[in-house]
Amino acid sequence: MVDFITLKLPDGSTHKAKKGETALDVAKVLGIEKGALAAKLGEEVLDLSRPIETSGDFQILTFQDKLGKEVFWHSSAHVLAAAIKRLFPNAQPTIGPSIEEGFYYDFHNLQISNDDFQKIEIEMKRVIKEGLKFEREDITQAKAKELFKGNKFKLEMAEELDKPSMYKTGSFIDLCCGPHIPHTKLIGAVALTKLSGAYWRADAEKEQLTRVYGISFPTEEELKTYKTRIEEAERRDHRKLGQRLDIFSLHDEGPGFVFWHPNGMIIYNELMDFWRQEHRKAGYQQVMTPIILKKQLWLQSGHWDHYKENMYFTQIDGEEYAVKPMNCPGGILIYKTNKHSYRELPIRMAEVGLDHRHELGGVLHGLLRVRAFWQDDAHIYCLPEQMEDEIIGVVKLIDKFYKTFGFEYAVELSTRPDNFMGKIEDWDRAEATLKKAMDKIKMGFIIKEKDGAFYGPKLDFHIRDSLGRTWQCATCQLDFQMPEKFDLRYMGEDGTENHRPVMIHRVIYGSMERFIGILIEHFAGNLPLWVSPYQVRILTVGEKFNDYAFAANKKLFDEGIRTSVDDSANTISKKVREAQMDKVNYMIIVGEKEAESNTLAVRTRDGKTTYGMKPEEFLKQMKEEIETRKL
RNA sequence: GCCCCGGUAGCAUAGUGGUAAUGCGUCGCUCUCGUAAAGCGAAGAUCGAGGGUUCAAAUCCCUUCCGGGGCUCCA
Repeated sequence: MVDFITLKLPDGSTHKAKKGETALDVAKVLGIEKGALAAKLGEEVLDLSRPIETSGDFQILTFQDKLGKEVFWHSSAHVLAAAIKRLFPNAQPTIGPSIEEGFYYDFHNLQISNDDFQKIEIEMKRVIKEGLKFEREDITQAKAKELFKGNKFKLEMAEELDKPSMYKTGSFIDLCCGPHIPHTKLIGAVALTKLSGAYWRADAEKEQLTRVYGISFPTEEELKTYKTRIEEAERRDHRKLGQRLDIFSLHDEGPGFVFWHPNGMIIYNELMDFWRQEHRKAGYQQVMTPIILKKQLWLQSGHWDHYKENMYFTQIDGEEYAVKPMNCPGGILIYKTNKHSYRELPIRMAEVGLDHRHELGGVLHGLLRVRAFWQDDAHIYCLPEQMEDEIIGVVKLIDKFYKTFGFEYAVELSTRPDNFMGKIEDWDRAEATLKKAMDKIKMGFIIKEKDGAFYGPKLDFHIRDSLGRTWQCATCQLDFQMPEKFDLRYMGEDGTENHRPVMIHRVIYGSMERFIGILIEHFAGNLPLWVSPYQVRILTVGEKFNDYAFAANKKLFDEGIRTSVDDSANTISKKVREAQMDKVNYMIIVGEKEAESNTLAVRTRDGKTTYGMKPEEFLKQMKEEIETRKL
């Protein structure tokens, strides 16, 4: 007698299968075996060759599915390990997972450089061509230990497993729970991408491993598309554009410290003007505090104990001072200068402050990770019952800013970490308040358990850069510690000063450096008119039209437009090319036609030209585009 | 900090033991030109820094500084 099981398919229909049939059998019956990599039954992901024993939701996974990709890339990691073992028999494989885009494999005892990539890729292709099956075998722990003796990493893993399993790909055997694609030939294209150092179990105290990164696809075309995308992303790199557009530079004389050029200052100032306007409307006051403050303050704030590694120090008159890594302690001193009544709260005290943090040399990255940066900080001191409204106000402000730039962002709510300070009830209440605020304005978020700062839970806003990396920019953090440590109080309705304000730290841009870096990449240098350093450039067809060009230039300049004239001896084509590369928003070409009719030929960055435009009309259009901050 | 790669004129690169080359940019001259690179000429580099090997070092070795790609992803 044959048992049947019921499989519920993604389209809602059901399929009756014989118990013990493999996922591949089912796929064949359904006519969906093409591109099949693995199967999903309930929550479990299976090899296609594994028999199905229970009913449940059933899905055949292809490369189009996220899980399918994971299986595909993890299998590719095995191919990489197999190839490495053939070429470097002494290398010891450790782990090789799939990652967001591609896969890696960590080896001990492997010394290679990028020059070896080609050789390894060729060997991988050989493994692929052999069409080796991924064969699973459930084994005992004893057998696992026997198989992997000599590889302390695999042994350590085997030690932790009750029911080990292994996968065989030709002569390569890996301790692995799978699942895997049926055979190597499904991998149509593979490339190695990066080489890196890593530590066993991500622990710097443990063995140094060599991490080889790769990417793979079912077809060559997909690999080509991927490579094109990477190249496009590289063209957007803010470090290259920042140089070409003369926005900033970095120098050996100050690693991690940014030198802002005039064009960079234009962007910075435009962003700050917008920021000041919006903060005034949102009820903020602005303050400014010193960069260097005595050790005592940092002891009191807790930075001395918790943040010392990242701080810079100096001595003045034999006394120890620290350069501020954050603005809060300074701002708190201002709060404490006066007594406060509950009637005054909330106090929204903003400070655009220059913070220094000594980041490790290896993590510095253009404008995105620096050692000194301007933070558009603010600290809100409020009554506990005002917390929710204040959070909503902050989140709305952040949203307004990010929408202005067209950024997509993801919000993370980080909850109480293990090393938290304060009372659990306060934490629970604060976390609940954050959630409630987010729900109230119907904004989605991801919860990151135990990822909060030691002083309070927080909301982080992440923006994705052109290379797909995400960067935290805005943040909204609740803080119960600082008010305690600095004994902040306000006079309550009850006429006593036995009341602690709640403190909210928040930034919108995050850091001006990082935000401008992301802005450049996001727009590939084609900045919206209102922040653009080169708004207009007037290109002359010939020397004869210089007077007309300079007159038009003056008119625009007097109206506050950032404009210049290219009256060089170059051809018009060359001038257009230069202006395009400088990402000038509007090129105005002036020649005989324009000079005679008192009009302008206006060319946009995407190559469209409008002839015969009246100067007043152009100016009006410009002003409107600037005022509305058009994207 | 750790692993791999790199540092040559303002910028981008070539040069792997015999004292530096090319393009862009800059400056000068010619051309006055209609929408992504006109022509000719000139100036500009002790090859990141320090030390060593050698008759001879941009090139080989050591140290150091700076830059790039990574270092969260757990069979």
